[in-house]
Amino acid sequence: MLIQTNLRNASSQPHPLHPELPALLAHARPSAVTLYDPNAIIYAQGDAAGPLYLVEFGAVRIYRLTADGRRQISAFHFAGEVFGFEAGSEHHFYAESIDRAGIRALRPAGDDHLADNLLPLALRSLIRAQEHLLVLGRQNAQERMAAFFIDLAERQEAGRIIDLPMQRSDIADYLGLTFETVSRILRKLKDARIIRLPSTKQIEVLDFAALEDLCE
Amino acid sequence: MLIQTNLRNASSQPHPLHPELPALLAHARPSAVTLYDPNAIIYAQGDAAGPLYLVEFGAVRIYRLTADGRRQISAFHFAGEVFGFEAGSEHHFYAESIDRAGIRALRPAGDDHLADNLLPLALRSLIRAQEHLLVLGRQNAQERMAAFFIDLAERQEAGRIIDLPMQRSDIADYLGLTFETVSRILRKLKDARIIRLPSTKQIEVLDFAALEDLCE
DNA sequence: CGAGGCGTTGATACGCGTCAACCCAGGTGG
DNA sequence: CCACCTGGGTTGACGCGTATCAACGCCTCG
Repeated sequence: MLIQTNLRNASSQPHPLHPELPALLAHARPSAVTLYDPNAIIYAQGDAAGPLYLVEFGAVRIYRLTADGRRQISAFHFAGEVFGFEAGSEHHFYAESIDRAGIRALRPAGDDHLADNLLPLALRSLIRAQEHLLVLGRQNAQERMAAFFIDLAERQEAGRIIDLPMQRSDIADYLGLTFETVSRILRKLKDARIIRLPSTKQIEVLDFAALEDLCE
Repeated sequence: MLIQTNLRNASSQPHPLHPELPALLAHARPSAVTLYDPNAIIYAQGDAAGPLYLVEFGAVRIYRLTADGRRQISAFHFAGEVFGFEAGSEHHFYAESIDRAGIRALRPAGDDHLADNLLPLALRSLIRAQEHLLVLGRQNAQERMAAFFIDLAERQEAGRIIDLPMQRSDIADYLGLTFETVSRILRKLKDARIIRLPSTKQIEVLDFAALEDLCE
């Protein structure tokens, strides 16, 4: 269920973590924000690749499936972030909303300078993916969770409280674990007084230094 | 030990797997090929990022280290491939030659159109990295090895014989395994008559279909 | 001939996956 | 307003796959 709106919030004000956004928007055709219900498909693997997507609010997961149904989430995207890069004419991944999300499609304007502003964004995604390879290839469950929280804390610019809009199985599929293991590590970090769990959708970091030590 | 030469082989003839190379070279300043001995450092993490690098011949590994010395190889690069993309001013990874390798530095020519040709390359690297995330996050040792061989076979355009210029520990650090496990899986695939091992640096694929089944 | 690096193979340990039971919150309907 | 149901989350018992540790073989090079 999609609803078109004219909201202009996240994109209208420059954001410290996303300096190239204004330039990007300047070279994109104006377009409305599309509202997605939780767990709505934004595009599917095999779909024709078209516009890029800017998250105005909410959260998105990007993932692939193996033939037998195992899922790997390659990235989460939050407000101010752009996703939907493709190398060919088809999407290689699925994109779904996690919670209620507002997303603006970015299509090149006539001047065709959109690509100039894309490269830095694509490169940041590349570095992100490559760093995540280290996590998946060489870190244990506890280190993966710690690295995940540190990453979220930086991107949310939050204080001690980190929002977890996604459910446990999403975290598991992002970190290459099972949701049971995610739950157990949360308990372990809580018992070690490194975090608190005010609710299932939030964690409070009590000891940032310990968290950073954990991811090496 | 570096030696400058004027070789112009891989880059002078168009390559089916690397269609954008000629355009790329047209917008780069002419530069000689640098010869690297095996295991030579091309750039290190923290080095200032500068040119891109085109592999003329030989093989290169790109990797990161954790604080306690664990290594994750994020990519191998062979003749005709370009590496060295960075998002900021510093390299986030190490690049080393594996065998004796010839590498050409690509620096933008005056016309400044190099960036136009970079985006497709960067996007291909991104897709590659994201697909590797699925391997590291969700596949077991045997599936990882099978996926690795399929990937190499495609990139080498070889027949049944695949070259493995890198040593066992490199394969292990690329696939998130130990070199003992790599060795054991090789033996298992050999016992299953899926591959042969004519030498430690080559495998012969006897049953491609079986190999493809293995990686799902 | 000896030394050292790489690769293979075996024995054992352990981290995480699997399977199962249970809890809890939110939603629905009587 | 309460009973029930359902889906997400937690916890426990157990097993498997891969890491770890160790021994040994082979090849190259001094």
